[in-house]
Amino acid sequence: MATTLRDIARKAGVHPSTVSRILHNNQTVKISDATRKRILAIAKELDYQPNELARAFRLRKTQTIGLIIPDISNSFFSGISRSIEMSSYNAGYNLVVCNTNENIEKELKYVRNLVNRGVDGLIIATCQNNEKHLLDLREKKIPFVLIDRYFSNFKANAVFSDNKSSAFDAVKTLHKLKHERIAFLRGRPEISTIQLRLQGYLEGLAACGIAQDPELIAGKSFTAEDGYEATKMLLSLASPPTALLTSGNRIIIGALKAIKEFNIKLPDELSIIAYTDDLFTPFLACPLTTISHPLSEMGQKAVDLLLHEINNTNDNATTQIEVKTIFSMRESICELTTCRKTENV
Amino acid sequence: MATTLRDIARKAGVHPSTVSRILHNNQTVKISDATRKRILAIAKELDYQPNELARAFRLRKTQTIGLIIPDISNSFFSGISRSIEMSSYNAGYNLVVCNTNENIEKELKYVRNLVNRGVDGLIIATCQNNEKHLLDLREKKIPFVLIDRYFSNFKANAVFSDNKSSAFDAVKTLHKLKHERIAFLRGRPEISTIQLRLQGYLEGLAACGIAQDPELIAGKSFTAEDGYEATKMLLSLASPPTALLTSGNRIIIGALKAIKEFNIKLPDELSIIAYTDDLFTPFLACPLTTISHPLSEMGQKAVDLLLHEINNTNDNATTQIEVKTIFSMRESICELTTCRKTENV
DNA sequence: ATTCTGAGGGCAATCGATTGCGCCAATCTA
DNA sequence: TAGATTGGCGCAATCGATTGCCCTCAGAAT
Repeated sequence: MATTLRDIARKAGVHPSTVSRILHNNQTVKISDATRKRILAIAKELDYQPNELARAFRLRKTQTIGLIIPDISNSFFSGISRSIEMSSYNAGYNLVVCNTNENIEKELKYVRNLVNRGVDGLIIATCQNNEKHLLDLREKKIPFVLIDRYFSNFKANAVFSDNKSSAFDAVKTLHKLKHERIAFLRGRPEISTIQLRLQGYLEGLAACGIAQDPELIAGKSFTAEDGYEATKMLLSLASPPTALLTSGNRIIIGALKAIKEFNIKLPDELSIIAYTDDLFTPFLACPLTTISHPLSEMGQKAVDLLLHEINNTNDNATTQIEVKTIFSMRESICELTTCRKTENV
Repeated sequence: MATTLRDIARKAGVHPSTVSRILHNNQTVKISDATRKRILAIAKELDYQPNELARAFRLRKTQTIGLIIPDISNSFFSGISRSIEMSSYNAGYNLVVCNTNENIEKELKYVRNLVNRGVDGLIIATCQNNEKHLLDLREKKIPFVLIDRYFSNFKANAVFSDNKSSAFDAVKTLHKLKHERIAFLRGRPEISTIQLRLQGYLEGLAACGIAQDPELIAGKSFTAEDGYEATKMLLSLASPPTALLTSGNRIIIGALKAIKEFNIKLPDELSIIAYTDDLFTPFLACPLTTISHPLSEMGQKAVDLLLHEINNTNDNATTQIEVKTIFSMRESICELTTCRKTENV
């Protein structure tokens, strides 16, 4: 059995409360220096390790943060998680990681589970559809921060990126290169991130005087398979797109597979701007022009926000932080006329 | 405040113990069906959620697994973590994820921390150097499973891959293509995984009648930077390697950067076999011939082992599971003579 | 009529740490 | 010198759930 406060107290001939006060440097009650030193010595001798479970139970504070994300194996989330874990660790918190696989039922279960386990706060990349659980958290006064995705009809602490303007800029960039048939491979339409990118995309088209074409908006999930299927569909259109904006680390992988199968040359026959955070992009057959995220900044800011709320429970203000995506120009986009020429060679 | 057993008991006019027995279907004491139904109804009405913290404290069982890995943002570990989390969830366990950044001090701290928090078991990708903490775990009878890395002088539950034979085979494959100057970009030498791969590499050379050249064994950490520096060094040798075996998802990224800078053509001027689990490898400028891991299988088996030990605390046997890596032939290796010819064009 | 049995459920200790309150003795103040 | 203060520490309740043991009462057995 591990040493407890009682063991130390017994050995020292004092009361456990005294030991507790000494070990946690509680100043509300005075303890003589002699006793203090004696207790500390005994604690060290017995290699006392506080039972954090008992503490947590008593104090109603677990020093634990719950992280709910769709998929830790997606480099966007694993990058953010890494940063969140580091920041949490530095602040003395542990991190419980939960994958929802974009399944709202699982998300709800996880939230309840984590609440029952008494996490001090939650960071959530919600799969949307439903914000009841968040209202519930608020009612229970359990701090939480949304990351990447949020609800427009529901103000909460949140960290996300400049989805709309980055998509808008991407379209403009492509239009400057003379592209007009620009497809958007979006991912899950329910996600706020995606809706904003779609908005940026549409407004971009409008700003460039390009008519919308619903056929060019494709995809319904974030999987590589969906990216693959959607790209095949796009490339099979009577009038296929000359440029592609893809949204999601896995989607572009599926898209590349389809492009390879169709034997389409990048960027000559198709320009691509991809939202992705994978590190391999510079070394691809056609190095991708990408929009990536400041993952470590996002994670850190999320933890900062959460800790602030944990430590200032009375402060009901919410903060929304928008971080800037990083546009990396590489070789996967080129001017349309050039492309056509190449095509004719 | 959340509803407690007491609340239900009070409302039903019974003792909390009765409620507890009903809710957890404890059969050691008989409860009338009428009471049972009444209590269940009240529990539902009050939306009773057990305080898992209190349960954990009382039962000395947290339904939590600790996962200690070097870096969740490395796709090898994020893939395994994903699988571990899913298996844990299915078994009713939560997962606390900890990144050590290959720092043994941090690993020690984390182990102690998780033990103090009462995790039911641990899965550890140790950064090696030291196994004292594992002996300590064993003494405290806390179940744990090593993953990817283990200690040869210390039998424990472990899941790892066929490092030695895969490296051996890689060398043979390269030798069949007439390569004799085969470099090994290893990563952290302390890691058992690396030592085994090195052994396989050396035995492969021996089997092929190739003399060892210490110059061709490079690298000292798993970072992209180290991969970059080590590759530059290799490429600057008086007699540079004609083939490269890289070990680690990040290392190959650095290597590719160096190769690009040196303007070396793959595979003509350099053949590469890379240990990597990244999904982009098929789409690279030169699609990489890779050795990858069955991540999901590894995670699942680790959890299975751990749960077995958790549920059979008296069973002191340990199990070592070796999984097979996946060799994917792509375009980054070619016959040396061909290469030389290409070089002369 | 008395004893026995088992169904049904209450009692209270326990897990380990924390903390408001109270107590005693020594020292200080007036 | 009596009263006040304070340093130093103990007491016991508490957090919520669990569980071994005990109690009661009705019906069965003798």
